[in-house]
Amino acid sequence: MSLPHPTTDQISLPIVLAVLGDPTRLAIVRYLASKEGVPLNCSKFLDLASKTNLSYHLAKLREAGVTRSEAVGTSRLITLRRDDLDKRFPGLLDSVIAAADGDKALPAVGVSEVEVSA
Amino acid sequence: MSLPHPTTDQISLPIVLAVLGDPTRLAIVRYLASKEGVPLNCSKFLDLASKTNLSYHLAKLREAGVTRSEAVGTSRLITLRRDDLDKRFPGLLDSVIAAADGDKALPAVGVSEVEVSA
DNA sequence: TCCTTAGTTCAAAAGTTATTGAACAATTGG
DNA sequence: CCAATTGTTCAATAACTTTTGAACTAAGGA
Repeated sequence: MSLPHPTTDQISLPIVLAVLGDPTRLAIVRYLASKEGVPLNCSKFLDLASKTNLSYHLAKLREAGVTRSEAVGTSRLITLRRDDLDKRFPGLLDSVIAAADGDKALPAVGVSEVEVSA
Repeated sequence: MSLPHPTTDQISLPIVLAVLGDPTRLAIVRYLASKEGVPLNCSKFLDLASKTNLSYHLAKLREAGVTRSEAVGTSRLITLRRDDLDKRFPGLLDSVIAAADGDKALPAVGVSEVEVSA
């Protein structure tokens, strides 16, 4: 349960592109980007895939260097590795997210929102 | 032998990303981008894959809307659909190509160059 | 016409990725 | 301690993707 992440310079372009080429993973990344800075746990993505399947896709994102997963209690807190991606591939993440937002064939990002604020 | 191409607005982001996520296809696109405006025939890519395999990868690129293939005599002239890609996904192609150029793990673009000028 | 060149198609094999359910940890609240 | 919550792992299967060689088509030149 070591949750290995590649270092910044180990991040590979073809792997990142292939990983983002899956609609489920692209949706996860878009959602993370829309909540930037807020670490999310896996349950936020349960409308995108089954629990088991999510585990698989989140591992792919982590192994590709797109996300970071931190174990906190019984949860995994997931964040976008924006700094690392921007350093390694300037502009790439932004143009992918903008492209996704502009692609009418993709479902709108931002799942059902209920913030616990009390 | 109709060589179908998607229209600009049929180009799908996940499909483009998945198609560019293959190292052989990424190399083809980089080479096309380095020769922008010059239509190339398939033989230019024979150092990247076998003839049959190239046919497969070039079809994938065409079907995704990344390239255009025109039949001219016994050749196919291949061009990058830069205008369409830029229109549909602004900045994406440029950041992918820049990212590829900056990825030391990828082979340098630009295969053996001998221009027939006489 | 015959030959070469350029590329495609087909079917098979190999390899990879995605999806599933059942069983398993680990943490936390009662 | 017990139960619930959160997520992982495993093995199986399904579904794709890539690669290959042999056979093919189509155009162009001698």
